Amino acid sequence: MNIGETATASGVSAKMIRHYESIGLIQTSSRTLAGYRQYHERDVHLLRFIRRARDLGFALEQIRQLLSLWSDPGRASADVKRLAEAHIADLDARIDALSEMRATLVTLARACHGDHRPDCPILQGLAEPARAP
Amino acid sequence: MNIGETATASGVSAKMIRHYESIGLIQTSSRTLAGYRQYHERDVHLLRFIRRARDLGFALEQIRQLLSLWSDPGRASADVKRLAEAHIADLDARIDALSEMRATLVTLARACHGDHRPDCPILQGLAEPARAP
DNA sequence: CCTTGACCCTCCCATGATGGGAAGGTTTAC
DNA sequence: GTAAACCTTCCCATCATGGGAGGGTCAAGG
Repeated sequence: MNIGETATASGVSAKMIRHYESIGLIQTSSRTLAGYRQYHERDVHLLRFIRRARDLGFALEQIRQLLSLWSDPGRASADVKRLAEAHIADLDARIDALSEMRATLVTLARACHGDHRPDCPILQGLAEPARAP
Repeated sequence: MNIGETATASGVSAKMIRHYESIGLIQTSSRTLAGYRQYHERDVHLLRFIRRARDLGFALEQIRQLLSLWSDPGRASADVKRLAEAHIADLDARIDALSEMRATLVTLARACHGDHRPDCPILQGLAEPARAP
């Protein structure tokens, strides 16, 4: 199985497969005489795992830990859960930060006429010190 | 006013002030004979504007447009509002994406015992195809 | 006058995850 | 035998930000 087919089957681009190999997230594959990387079904599984973890917003360093737990039959599920919960906390923080931006912006936008006149509370809000909460 | 004082007063680091100058977001400042950048109160205002827009999550290219509207006395507030609303939509998309990740992860984490045993629905969820919604 | 410390300058490099593209080799199908 | 569709490595770009090297400047105190 060449890298292109593997990419299609796993949902991870060929570029990224090579990159993951270069940073040691996946092992170096075997090669044909011509130097083509060769993959097997189990590599597709692994890449799909990575792909799904990425889709859930895990960073590659966390995925490295997840992979190590995944391949360890003696793991404690508590370790996995701890990783997941830390990531949930991280997502919460990002969601909160974005929500706060959104709320401020909505407040400003609501106050703006949005017509041909130049008066604009949005620009004023950006130009003046933020009011105390 | 040297760059360090300007940085402190505006909340934009000296590094970033130089960077904003290099990409043309702010005009090149005057210099002393020794080559030191010189700033004035109005530059601090400008940088504070940029800082606040960044805090609201605007990208530098959008801030470029905001600055151009800010400095245009003949602007229409509708143009500002359009920028703001586009950005709100962008924030919404990002919040939604993160919330979806969070929801999936919370579901998986809830099903996980989190003890010494290796069975872990989180790892299973990552290893198996996502179920249809 | 000279030193010291706190500034400032430019230039290069790094982040994280991903993609684009060049230059060149391989395989496959017609 | 040739063209298309692969593959390889290597370099560069994104976006906003910071770190640090190597070197110049300025002000205060001895």
